[in-house]
Amino acid sequence: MAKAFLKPGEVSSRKQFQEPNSSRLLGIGESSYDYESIIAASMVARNTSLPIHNYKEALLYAVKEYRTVVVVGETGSGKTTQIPQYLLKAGWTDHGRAIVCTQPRRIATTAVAARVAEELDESKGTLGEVVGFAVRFDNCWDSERTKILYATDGTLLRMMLTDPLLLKFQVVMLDEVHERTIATDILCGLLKKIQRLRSDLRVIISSATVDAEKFRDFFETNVTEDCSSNTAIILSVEGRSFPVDIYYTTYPVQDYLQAAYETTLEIHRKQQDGDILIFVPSSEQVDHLLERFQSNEFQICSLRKDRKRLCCVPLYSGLSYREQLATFQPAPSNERKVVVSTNIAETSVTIQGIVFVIDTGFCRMRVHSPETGMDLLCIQSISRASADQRAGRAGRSCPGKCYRLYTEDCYWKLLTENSVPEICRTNLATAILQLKAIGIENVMNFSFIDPPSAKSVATAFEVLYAIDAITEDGVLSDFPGMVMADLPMEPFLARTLVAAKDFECVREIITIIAMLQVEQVPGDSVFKYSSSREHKSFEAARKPFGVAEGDLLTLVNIYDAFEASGHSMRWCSNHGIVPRLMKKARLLRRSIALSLSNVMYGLYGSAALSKADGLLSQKNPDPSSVIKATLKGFFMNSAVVQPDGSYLTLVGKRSVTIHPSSVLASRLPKYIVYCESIHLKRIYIRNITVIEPQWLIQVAPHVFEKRKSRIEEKWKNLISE
DNA sequence: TTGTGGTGT
Repeated sequence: MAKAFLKPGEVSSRKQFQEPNSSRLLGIGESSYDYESIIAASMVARNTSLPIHNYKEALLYAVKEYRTVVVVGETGSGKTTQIPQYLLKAGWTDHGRAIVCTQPRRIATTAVAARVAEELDESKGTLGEVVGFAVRFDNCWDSERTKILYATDGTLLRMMLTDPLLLKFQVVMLDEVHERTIATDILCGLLKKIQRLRSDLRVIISSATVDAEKFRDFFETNVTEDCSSNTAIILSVEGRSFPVDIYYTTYPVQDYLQAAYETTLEIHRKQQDGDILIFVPSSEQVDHLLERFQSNEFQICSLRKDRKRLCCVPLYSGLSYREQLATFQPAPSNERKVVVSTNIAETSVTIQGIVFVIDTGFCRMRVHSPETGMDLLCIQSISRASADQRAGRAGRSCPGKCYRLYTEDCYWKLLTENSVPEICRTNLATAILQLKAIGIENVMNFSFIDPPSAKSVATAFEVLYAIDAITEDGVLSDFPGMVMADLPMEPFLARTLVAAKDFECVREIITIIAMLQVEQVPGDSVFKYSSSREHKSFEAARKPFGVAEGDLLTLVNIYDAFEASGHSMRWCSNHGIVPRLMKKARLLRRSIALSLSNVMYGLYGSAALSKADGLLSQKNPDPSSVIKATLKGFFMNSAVVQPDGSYLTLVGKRSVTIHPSSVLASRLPKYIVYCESIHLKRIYIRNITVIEPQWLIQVAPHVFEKRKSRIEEKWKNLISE
């Protein structure tokens, strides 16, 4: 152990942390965005002397002379807000093409757009005119008038389905590229390809320091020794963050939660004022640590002469918006705020006033295993880049301190330099379907910054073939493949929706998809409950809606009852249902219906709207047709019950267990199909429906009639070519 | 018989 537990007033006999070798200037990626209220406050106190201003001329020169500019910028340099404005004023949009700047998250996209619209010109400051944004469900731009468009990376990728050369744009700026989201990675590869066809296009990559050379080399097309022909260049912009002293433990820590607890107490006892941010891997551990602080409240405040208390708040995505807001409110003057957070505080939100960071060195990560086709959620070591990002959270408003609950040796020898990019650890079916729809036939030859493994590409091919998206030759099918690529959902759900038309249950399937997407968010269930302790009330609330067919039709029942109540708030509260999520489901239903009218019926404008309304009103009372449509997408997830109450999947022969939250958990029907699996202590399956085994052959003869091995052989050859 | 790092179309 690094050190013994400190009793109140006791002086530690052993120094827990090594003094830092040197102060390091650490930046926080500009990814740091705030919740809207915080942004509003920061806009009032806006500092006009942003570091980027000193680089304006250099930047404009670089963009003129080089086709790709990699801008390395520390926190608060202002690159996200200023660079598009410089380009606008320098005339880069004068020939009718706009500037687009991507962000990995919706909230940052809209907030930055609002800010730039205001900064640009007060008279023209209306959002949606010169400056606009494009995120799912919220388009606020005008193709004629908008010159600066902020968009999520996923949205720009979608735009490429209709505009593969991005002819609407003169300059494409990818921001926060170091986060390596799957959409940003694919955009990099596509932009490199477009640059070969469009010499006028300019690409700006905004990245953290560590990756700059990698991105420059990726985009550089000059193969000669003559540097004057280079096409890519790095521009470094200083940051505006404060130095953060890093402390490491002297010995490896065995129990990082215990160590985090003790370190907090030590900071509270010895250090000056300033809030503390603690990074732990899971929401469960956030709650665990909070309980610890709360149960020792009295002991903690007696650590200090002024009896200052700790004000401990949790932060993770499963909390409601209201609960999250508490994190951003300043603590009373007689309290020190301690935020116990998951990874969400690393990039997604910024909390003002943090002076101390405690980093356990771990995070929870979703990893897709191509061997089993399962997702694993496992706790693993963070990367050095991640550790630096966490430390940077302490230097936002004044010099700070970061306590790493691992040794310096561990930091350098055990942590990897960068985290594994999303594209190398997730299910690739969606990404490959999109690439093919954009016109990238040979995915193995696609220029990835970090290519995914051949095995995971092969798995994605198998999956896409099984659901008819691609042919035996690996070519995207016009129908249903192209239609599925156009639908904004996972391929299995898209296949189900396409099938729903044949089974005449479009309305029910749209409802199921909307409800599944709403429930997918961790912590979001349409039934009010926040912990396992409240599970009984959850069960009781759901009981009136449950049906023997399973969870999917139960979801339809809940939604239909909500509709029948006239979307009544009172109805929701009477049934223990969260109105916010039902509203979200309602919005999603309309959006899905509209996509379907566009994609399947080729309708736009008011014709699409009335078609969508029609799709949402045609009821089909036959449950089996709904289940057959679902099976068309999810037949790979069919399973048969075992004597011990577990299930064996028919494809792949894996052992899975019905998650206790399913309405079928105690019924154990013989044959089932599930929509979701998650590998926790066991492999749990959720959103389950009872099936008749003969439906499988009816729905997927190509898989259940043993033709599969020949196809697999063919792909092996395709991929090894 | 129990629970989820964070995103996105």
